[in-house]
Amino acid sequence: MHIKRYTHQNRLLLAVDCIIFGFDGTHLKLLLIKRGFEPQKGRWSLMGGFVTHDENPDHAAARILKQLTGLSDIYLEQLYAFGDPYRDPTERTVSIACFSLIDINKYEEQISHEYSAEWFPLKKLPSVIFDHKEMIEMAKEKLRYKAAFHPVLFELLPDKFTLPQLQSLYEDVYDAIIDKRNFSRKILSTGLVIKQKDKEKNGSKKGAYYYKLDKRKYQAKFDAFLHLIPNPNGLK
Amino acid sequence: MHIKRYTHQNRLLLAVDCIIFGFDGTHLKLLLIKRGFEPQKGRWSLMGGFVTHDENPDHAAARILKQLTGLSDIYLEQLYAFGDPYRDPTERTVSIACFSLIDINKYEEQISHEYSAEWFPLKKLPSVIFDHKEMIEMAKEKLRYKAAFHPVLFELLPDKFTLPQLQSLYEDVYDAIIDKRNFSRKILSTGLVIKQKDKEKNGSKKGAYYYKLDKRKYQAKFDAFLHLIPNPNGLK
DNA sequence: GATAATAATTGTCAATAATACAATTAATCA
DNA sequence: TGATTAATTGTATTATTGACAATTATTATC
Repeated sequence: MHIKRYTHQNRLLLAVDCIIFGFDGTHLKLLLIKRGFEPQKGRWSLMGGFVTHDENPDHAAARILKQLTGLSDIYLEQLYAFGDPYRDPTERTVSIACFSLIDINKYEEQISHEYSAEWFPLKKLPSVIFDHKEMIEMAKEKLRYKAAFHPVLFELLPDKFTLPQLQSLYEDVYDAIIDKRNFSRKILSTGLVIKQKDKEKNGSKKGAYYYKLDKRKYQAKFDAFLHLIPNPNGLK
Repeated sequence: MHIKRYTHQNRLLLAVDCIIFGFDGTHLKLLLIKRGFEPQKGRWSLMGGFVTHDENPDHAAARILKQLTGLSDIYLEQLYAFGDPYRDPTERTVSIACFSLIDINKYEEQISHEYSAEWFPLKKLPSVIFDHKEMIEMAKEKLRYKAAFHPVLFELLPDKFTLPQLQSLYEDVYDAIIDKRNFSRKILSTGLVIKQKDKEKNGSKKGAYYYKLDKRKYQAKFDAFLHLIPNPNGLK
């Protein structure tokens, strides 16, 4: 006899929720949506959705991200499966929190309007549904952890960026002031960025040279340990 | 009208599979069981089980670990949710791989016999069912990553251990030869270990002093970056 | 009881990386 | 032309890492 199903087991809903980070040049932000259905309709929420029968959780997260932002090939990473029995009062739902980093300039505002999506600075987040606050906290921590050793923050920047912009990003992520000289030395020593001939002229009178990410080296060095932030926890 | 369930959504089975590491003094090992039910009955497998209606995935993993080893308060960490639609041919099942580290001397052999469990050195693993090979590979990588910065490998050792034992463990995990002098300097400088008055006398004529983990400092420093292995990827 | 054998313990020096700190430069505006 | 603003660049000090070998404690052997 061939067994077709596991009997006497509990089936449940599996969802993914996306913690979507963006950087506006000054502050790290999170993209939240206004929930369009019950329960908790009208409250702020992470963008999420259910895992369907023909996709794995990573695919589901990518699909949902595309739904909201119009973007494909986004940096996406599984964070943690949240599954307290009553986290969603409607029905038992386990949700895999995924964190993603996007270039805030590229996403399609049009689409995100349909979801009443808004960017919130991390320090001014509204109250969110269910255990989404916990998910966000974990994602922040993970980002700080990851960015200390891997050049993942470049995912948040446009194709062309300046060193002061990059530094602002690091300073905002770590809530710290970083020495300009030491920072640029460290970044340049990674060999990850290529200096451009043109300058960005809005921020200052002198203007700052643009840089581009060397995508070849980025791929190659992503998993190496760059020690971009020597002691992330010691900072304040 | 109050909505009681999410309609038109696909419900599925959620499982956890445990990658259980142990250290026998020489080699890092994995605890596998002989699968007791169809499909793939009789083949080697990670210890796993379904997440029940009244527990979250972490609880499920702890429960399953206790089932097999008799141990509570084990180091456990979610790794990744494996969810390709046909990974289990019987029925759609998403499985959260969890990795755990236990003191190989403490687990209860009695209980594990019921599951026909056996310890396998990482380099001599048998073929395993489904995507368990992939889970194991990811767990190995995660362990190497984590242990490079956090003193997590102590979870694998008995209460009393010697520096040469500790070094063997690191050498096996990183498949590398580490300089004794530099290693002990680094370990002692963390302040995590307390020298005992007695010696272990089996391994050598001179005998090696026992050390114990300073659990207070271990708790406090676990999340700090200790740089125990300066450049884990550069090793060979 | 002296000697050989085994593995643990300990120290130094050179190279590298991290940190602290300030003067110069390029462009704009008054 | 001079003042202002922010970008760019350099050096000295300290801490950490990495390479390398001699000494010590004990047991086994002659």
